[in-house]
Amino acid sequence: MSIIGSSTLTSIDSESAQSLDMGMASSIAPTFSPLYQQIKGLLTHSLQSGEWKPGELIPSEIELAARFKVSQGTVRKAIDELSAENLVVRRQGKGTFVATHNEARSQFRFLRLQPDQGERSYPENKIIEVRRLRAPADVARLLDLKSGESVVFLRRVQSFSGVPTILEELWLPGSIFKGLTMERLNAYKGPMYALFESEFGTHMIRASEAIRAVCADEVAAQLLGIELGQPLLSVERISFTYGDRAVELRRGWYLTLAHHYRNELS
Amino acid sequence: MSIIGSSTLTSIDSESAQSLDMGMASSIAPTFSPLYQQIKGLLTHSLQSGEWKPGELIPSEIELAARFKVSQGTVRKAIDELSAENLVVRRQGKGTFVATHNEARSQFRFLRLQPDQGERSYPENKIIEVRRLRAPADVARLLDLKSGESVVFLRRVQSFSGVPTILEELWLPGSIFKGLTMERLNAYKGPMYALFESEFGTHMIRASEAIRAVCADEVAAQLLGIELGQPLLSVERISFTYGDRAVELRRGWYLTLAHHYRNELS
DNA sequence: CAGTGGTCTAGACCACGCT
DNA sequence: GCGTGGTCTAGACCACTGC
Repeated sequence: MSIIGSSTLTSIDSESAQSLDMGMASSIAPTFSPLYQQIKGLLTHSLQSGEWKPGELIPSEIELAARFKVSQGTVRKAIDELSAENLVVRRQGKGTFVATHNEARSQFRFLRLQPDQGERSYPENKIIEVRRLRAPADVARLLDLKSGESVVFLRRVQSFSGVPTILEELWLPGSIFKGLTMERLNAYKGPMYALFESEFGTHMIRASEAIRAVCADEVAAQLLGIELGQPLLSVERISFTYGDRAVELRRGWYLTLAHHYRNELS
Repeated sequence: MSIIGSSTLTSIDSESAQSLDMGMASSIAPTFSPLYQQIKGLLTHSLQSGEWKPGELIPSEIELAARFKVSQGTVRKAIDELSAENLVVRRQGKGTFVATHNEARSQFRFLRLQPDQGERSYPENKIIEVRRLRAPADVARLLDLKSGESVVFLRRVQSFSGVPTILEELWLPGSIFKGLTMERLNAYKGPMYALFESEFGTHMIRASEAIRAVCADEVAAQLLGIELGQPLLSVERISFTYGDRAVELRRGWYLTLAHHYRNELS
């Protein structure tokens, strides 16, 4: 059964359309999907469209249940999944909020490098370079752009306790990140994703990384203050916003003499 | 309400040592925990004790509900969490099974290295060395052993399409891995964790890795067929079985010329 | 106090896998 | 056909938050 335009819950109807996943009436496969998945899709759509912004309170389970004409339990299951995917945050007694990077809780979600000894801390941030370029072929492909489209290129160095440790190059779609200047970036403390979210309305929800060991080239050696050829952790990341849309390509080189990349396998 | 002492319930497992978790009648700090969490604890205990072994079918939700005198929904929520933690696998129409490493599904759960291009495949495995030693201090500390206790030391090389790519050294508690010989290891195809589970009754449920970039030392260079000083991905892993007991220390050196370590951040 | 999410129940029906 | 897990409902009460 579909929640779209249907009030009665028929049972024989296994041929129901779910018209939200791809947006319009793509139709081809009936592809039955449970009610709570359809609800989840509607909620995701509201997040994606900006109807509810990061940090905001979304309607209560009871209200959503009334709005969609389903039971509270069904809405609950939909929200449970969104919560498991870090799209929303539940707070007992208060409500359910749209996830945001402007929180202590998520400070380290996308920063996996940590000191071998001692407490985790957030590194100082120094922007080296900001430029607008035409997307090289490889960047365009990874960001789903046409080759030659406008992109923002950004280079920065991050330091722990004054020791340069991370060199990063970022490529961002120019159409989204208009007016990104070195001043705005250097003025910002904390995760860059928080800035992207606040200033450019782009909330990152997940990322995929490819990690390798490489030798420091001249640029890296100079900026990190090490010798040419020293081993560095190469981390290539593609980040996605709502709807699995790639909106950032990031290439990092991590100095792992006193730090390591921590990964929990489960 | 607590399921402990609520009634006679069940029979054999009244020994279920979980009673330390809460004290109903005991005044000050009851430390209330939800029913489904208590159920989850009991189920985990059955897994840990070996009452249900990897690959086996556990009792149905209805039977467990009757046994614990709770509703099916409560058992369901407990099992949902175990399923999310990969301790059990649900199969509609068949039942719920104890998770096992002897499955195609979990082949790559603990093998994050994959080719830059082409399909993932499982590497060939060559055991170089197996020895029984007394645990060095650092190993003992990480495995929660006393310094000098018996450990099994193991060195192997894994190759993709004939190209040596992974060098690994493993440290295992001698008390658990008795009779681990090079023959048994070389005879085994597939993940080592499947062998550990089948032959030694030790099922790994999670692991924690620290990743760095290092230079190849003489041993690594020789075994991987590369030059001294070439960059390698250093991966130090501690693996845990039920009850968060550390039972493996693994140090790996990965050649990342045609492969990369893949990590999904979410 | 009212409103929120969190837990628990009982019962119904569905989709699936097997026999 | 039967038993399994999967979905959905309606209603109850609890725990937490803030007014």
